[in-house]
Amino acid sequence: MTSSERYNFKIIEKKWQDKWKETKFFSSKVDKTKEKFYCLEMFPYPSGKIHMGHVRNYTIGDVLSRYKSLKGFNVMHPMGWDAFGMPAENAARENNLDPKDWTNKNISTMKQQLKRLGLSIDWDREISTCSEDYYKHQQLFFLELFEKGLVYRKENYVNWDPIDQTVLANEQVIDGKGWRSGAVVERKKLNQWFFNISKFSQELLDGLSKLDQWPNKVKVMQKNWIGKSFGCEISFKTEGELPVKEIKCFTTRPDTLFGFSFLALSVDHEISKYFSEDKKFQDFKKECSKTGTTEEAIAIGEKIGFKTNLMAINPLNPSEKVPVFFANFVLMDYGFGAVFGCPAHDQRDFDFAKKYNLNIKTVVKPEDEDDSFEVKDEAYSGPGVLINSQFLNKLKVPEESILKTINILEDRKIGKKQVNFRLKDWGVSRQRYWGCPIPMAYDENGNVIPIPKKDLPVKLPEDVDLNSKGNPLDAKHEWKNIYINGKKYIRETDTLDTFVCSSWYYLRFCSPQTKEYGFNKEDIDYWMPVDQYIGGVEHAILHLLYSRFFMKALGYKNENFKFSEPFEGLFTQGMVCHETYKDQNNNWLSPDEIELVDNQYRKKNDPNQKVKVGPSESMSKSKKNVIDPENIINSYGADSVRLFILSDSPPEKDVQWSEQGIIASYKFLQKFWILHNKIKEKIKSNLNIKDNNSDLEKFTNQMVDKITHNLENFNYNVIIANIYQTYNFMIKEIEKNISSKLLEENYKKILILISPAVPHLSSECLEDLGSTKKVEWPIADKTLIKEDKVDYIIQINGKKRAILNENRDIDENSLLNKIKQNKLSEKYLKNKSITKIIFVKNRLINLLLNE
RNA sequence: GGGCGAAUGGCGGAACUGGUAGACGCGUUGGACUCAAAAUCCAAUAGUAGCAAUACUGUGAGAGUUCGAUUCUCUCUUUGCCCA
Repeated sequence: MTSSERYNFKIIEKKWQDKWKETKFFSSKVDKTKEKFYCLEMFPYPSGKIHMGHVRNYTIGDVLSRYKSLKGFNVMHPMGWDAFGMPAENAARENNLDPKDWTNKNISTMKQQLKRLGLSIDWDREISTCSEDYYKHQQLFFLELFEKGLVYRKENYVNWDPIDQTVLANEQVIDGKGWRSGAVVERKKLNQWFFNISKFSQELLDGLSKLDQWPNKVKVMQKNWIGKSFGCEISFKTEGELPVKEIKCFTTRPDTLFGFSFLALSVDHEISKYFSEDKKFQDFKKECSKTGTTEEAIAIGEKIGFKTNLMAINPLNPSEKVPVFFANFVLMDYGFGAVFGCPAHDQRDFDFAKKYNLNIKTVVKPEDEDDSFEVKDEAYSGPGVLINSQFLNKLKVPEESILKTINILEDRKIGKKQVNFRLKDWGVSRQRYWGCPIPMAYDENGNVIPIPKKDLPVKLPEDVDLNSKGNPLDAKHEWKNIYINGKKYIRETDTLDTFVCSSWYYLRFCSPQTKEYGFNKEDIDYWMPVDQYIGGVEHAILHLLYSRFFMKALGYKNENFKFSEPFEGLFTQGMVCHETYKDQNNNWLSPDEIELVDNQYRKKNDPNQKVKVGPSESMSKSKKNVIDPENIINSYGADSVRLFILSDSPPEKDVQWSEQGIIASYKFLQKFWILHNKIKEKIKSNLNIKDNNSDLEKFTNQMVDKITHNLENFNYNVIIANIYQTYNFMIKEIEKNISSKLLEENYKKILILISPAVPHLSSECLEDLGSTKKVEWPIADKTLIKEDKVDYIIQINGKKRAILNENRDIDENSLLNKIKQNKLSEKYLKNKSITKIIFVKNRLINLLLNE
């Protein structure tokens, strides 16, 4: 390309992408002589095309990978596909396709799109979770965990969609209805496979404190999710016609025991067996199943109860007897499926007591109230002091009250201190086709056996009828019915939650081709843990917690596995947003359906139709505020997109997509190319002058220092500002006489500095200068960074009055003399005496005057 | 309701461990080039007063610590996210 031509990104970007591919520029190998850096971004679901969120995520990771690699690290930067999941099954059903074909077509489209972004990905390590090569190892892990007792089967309540005949995850239940069918979701009992994640509750909690390169926000979310609470197990004696003498409850608020006014049981509590013949109870139970299982559904939903004729005795006050209810807000998997109700200090209990006319006794008062304080319209759950509680009175809530009460209950052998975790075991069964088959089978009596390891993988059958009700695998009889050792069995037809696939994929990247096992010990010992993981904060809990669990599960009873945390560093990037538009009838409009006429957005082809501009929101198809990266890359090129997506906001915050912004980035690259050609000409001119105190050298070193610092701290938006500053400096600097050698040396450093952000342009410019040797990240010469002159801030009585440019390292008295010689003194110091001087070396002097 | 953040020009944002607030970009305004427009280039751009030098005000509001606070402490307001 000659200098007169415009920068043609179409040719140049293709040229470099081809070159990187041919030379396997980004392929990574174990090399124990070099320090490794494993950079990983959350792998995408192959939904069809990449979106701006991907562009941002992968650009951030790419900048980091390229930088680390220039710094001399042995970088692994792989990419793969989270390829199992519902959308494929739905799309396949709607279009009469095979989910596999649909998925693989999307993968190849998206792979091409990612390549066009110029990402430094080692494509030799590509994996796809829906391929047998991947999921066969997952099935083996499943069997290993089963052998170690970390996998079990139990009956559990699930959100059941009665129309789609399938289980829904909590997030698929919207306003109590199935997200796809719109049917009212029911609670249904189903036999499900579980991973015993709660076994590691304490470890998962403790591990958080060591993750010092994780955002605090995510750690707090995980901590709350694990939800460790101290409480007390209390046995209540009961009286009544049933053969029940005692009911165990778990509570975190034993201190409110004197406010006890009812005892509530889950409908699945063992006592319910005495009501199996009771028609009214069965009706009640059915009614309860209409409430979902999420904590929120229970909190919002109406509280209903079924009164038994049992009475429970308050262990601290045996003369007090209260009724026992079954209630819909008590779940069997919390505590013992039984809670004691203290209406005055728990809103849920309060609502229930109001409805059934139960006693509401106040036992906690806020600090500033007197003992006659009474709870009236709502429960009081804040801090305060215990009242109406006999020997517990005056204890401070909660600091003293809870532990003291537990001690008393333990002394009297009524209760026992207990730790409870909110984290529940992970249900991994899904009644769907497009997932990893669970390698288990049942004999005719329903006894479980694992599929023999030699028979793995259990392959997903092809040509299934996706339109059958429920799980298509259930209807696939020739697949389902099998013989093991001559005996007849039926396969498990549930498949694994796709979160299982993403819980160990980072290990697979270390040994993507290893046949015999999911990974190779030598490989993971070198590459793991992931040094930097980058993705959206929406995975703060589930995916990141499951992955942490998986590491602990693999290491459990296994001395060969030494890792306990998968991701050393975590970075969560913000979303890409865009303004939203609506026409006069409140229909969403996409950005290319509108145009700007006289400062007013109007609908295209309908100039009378004014467009209402809404707030900027994260891009979503439903709001039509989506910008397709492919179109943008076609019009402006990958480097422009990268430059813009990095420039406008700090990476951890949301960024607003803007048409003007991307155009500005594009223009900048054009300008830079012109600058490059000017510099090249100047270098060629072979000007040989003595130039030993050059501004250029100083500036370059300052920039090396700044950009390195900003890269290390994820201040990627500031790096772009630094690049602009560099341009602004260079375009003026080259008007001066500079020795060609000095210019070449420094300009090459600058090109390396900008390369993580705009790799194609930078590579082209370097090559254009005839640079052939391997480039390395420059190191700032600290002695050159320092300016000889420093701007000193002159403050009088704390107010800035002037700036003096004087020699570096000047002492207090010399600076004071300079001030006295300056006209400043005439104005501010005349007839006044200095009472105090504050002098900060190389920064400022503050003179306090006697007024 | 609880937890964790955030608040800086017209807009997105910068400011190292308390030390020049507004880097850099967008937008806007003026100018150059052009028959004209686009593109490009140059200049200005926190507010108020002033021809100007300059002065005063200014980082959500109010207090505090300090010679000095966008930065630290407390109270409040608004807002975002997560949990309920």
